[in-house]
Amino acid sequence: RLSKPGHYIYDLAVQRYFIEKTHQSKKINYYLAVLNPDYIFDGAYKNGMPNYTPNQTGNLINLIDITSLTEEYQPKVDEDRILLEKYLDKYLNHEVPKDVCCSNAREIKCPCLDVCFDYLPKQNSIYNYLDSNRGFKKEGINYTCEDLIKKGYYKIIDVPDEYLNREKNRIQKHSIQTNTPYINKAKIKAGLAQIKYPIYHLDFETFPCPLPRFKGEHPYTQSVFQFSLHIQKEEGKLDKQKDHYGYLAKDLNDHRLELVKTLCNLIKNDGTVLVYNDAFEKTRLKELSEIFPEYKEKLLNIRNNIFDLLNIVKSNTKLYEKLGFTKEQAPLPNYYNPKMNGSFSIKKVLPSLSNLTYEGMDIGNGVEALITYANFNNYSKEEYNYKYNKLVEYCSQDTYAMFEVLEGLRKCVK
DNA sequence: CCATAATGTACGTATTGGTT
DNA sequence: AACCAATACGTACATTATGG
Repeated sequence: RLSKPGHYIYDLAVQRYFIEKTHQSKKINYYLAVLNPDYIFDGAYKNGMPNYTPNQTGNLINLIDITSLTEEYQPKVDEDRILLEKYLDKYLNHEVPKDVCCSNAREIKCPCLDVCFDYLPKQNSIYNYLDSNRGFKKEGINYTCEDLIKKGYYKIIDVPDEYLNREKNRIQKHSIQTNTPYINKAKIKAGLAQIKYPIYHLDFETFPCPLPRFKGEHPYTQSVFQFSLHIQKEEGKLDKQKDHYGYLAKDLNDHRLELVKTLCNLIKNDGTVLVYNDAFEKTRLKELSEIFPEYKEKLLNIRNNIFDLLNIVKSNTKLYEKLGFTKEQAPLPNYYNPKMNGSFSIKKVLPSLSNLTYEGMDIGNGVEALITYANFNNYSKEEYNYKYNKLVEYCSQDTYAMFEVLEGLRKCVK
C-alpha cells in the first residue's frame, strides 16, 4: 500500500467511496488507466491528431481492473474518514502542537507542512541537512528529524555535534556557524583540470509530455524543444551575447531534426561539453541518437565529451577516487556555502559563487520555461515575440551560469 | 588450536537530489 | 510527475585478531 503504485489504488478507492456514498448506483467496474512507458508512437496522424494504434510495443494505455481491490479498501477508507474528522475537530483553529509531526519526506509531501511547521526557519532548518531523512545518531540510537524537533532542535546549528554521524553534515553546520564557505581546494583544482578547451556550455529545455507527440517518442518523453550553447575558447573569457548560440522551436510542430542539425554543426569533436547534472542531457542525447540514426555517431560523440560541473561543486565518489583521493575524501562535498541551504542545484550555487541570481527573471526555472513553450499557440503576435525572447534569455542564463560557477570555483582555489 | 570478537568487504534496496 | 545516477546503510558473509 505504501509502494508508489499503491497510492493510485488508494486514491481510486477514495473516489469509489464518494461515488458510492453519493449515488445509488448499479454495479460499476473500476479501472486504473496506465500509460504504457514502452509504447513508441509511429508518427501517424489522423485529422491532425496523433493516431495511437497498437503496435509491437503494445497499447498506449493499459487498463487494470481494480474493482475487487477497491472493494476491499472500502472499510479502510471509512476508518480513515472517521480519523480525519476527528483530527479536524481537534486541531482546527488550534495551534498544531510541536510533538505531533508527520513526515516531511520528499516524495509524498503534505500540503499543510508550511502551516504545521511554521516554527521552523525557512533557511537552514534541520530538514536542510543533507540526507536528513536518514536521520541522526547518538550513542548508537537513531533519531529522525521529528525526534529532534521534539527535543527543541529546529535549526541546523541547534543540533549538537554528538548527533551528527555524517561528515558532510558536520561540514554544513560548521560553515553556517562560522558563516564561511567550506572549500576543498585540492579536489576543486583536480576537478577543474579535467576540463579542456573549448568548453561547450550546454543545456536542453524539454517538454515532458504525457502523450507522445512525435515519431519515436513514448509516453512522458522529455521532448527537446530548445538548447542553449555558450562556447568558451579560453580561460576566464566569455561574452554573454557574442559567444551564445542556440535553437528554439518556433511553434509546437516537430522541429527536432533542425534542432539536432544545428547542435551537431556547432559542437566539434574537441574540448569539453559542460552540463549541470549530466544524467539529463546524456539521456536526451541518447534518445535523439536513436530517433535520428544519421546523426547517431555525432550525437554519441557529443555525449562522450560531457563533463558534469556538479561533480566539481558537490563531488562524485568514483571520479575523485580515480583522481587519487582517499575513500574518505572522495564522497565529501568540495564546496559548501550557508546560502546553499542544503542544495547543490545551479540556482542555489550561482548566487554563492557569483553576483548573478535567477531571482526577478520572468522565466526563472525549467518548469516555467516548458509552460511558456506549451502556450505558444495561445499568445498574440506581440506576446509571442516577447515570450520567445524571454525563453531564449532564460536558457542562455542557464549556460552562462555554468561559466560563472566555473569562474567562481577558479577564484576559490587561487 | 579453536571459539569468539572485531574488522573488512560485497551486495541489495531504498532514498536522494539533480533535471525538465 | 517521471527519470536517472549516485549514495547511504543495513545485512550477510569473509577475513583477521585475540585470548584461553
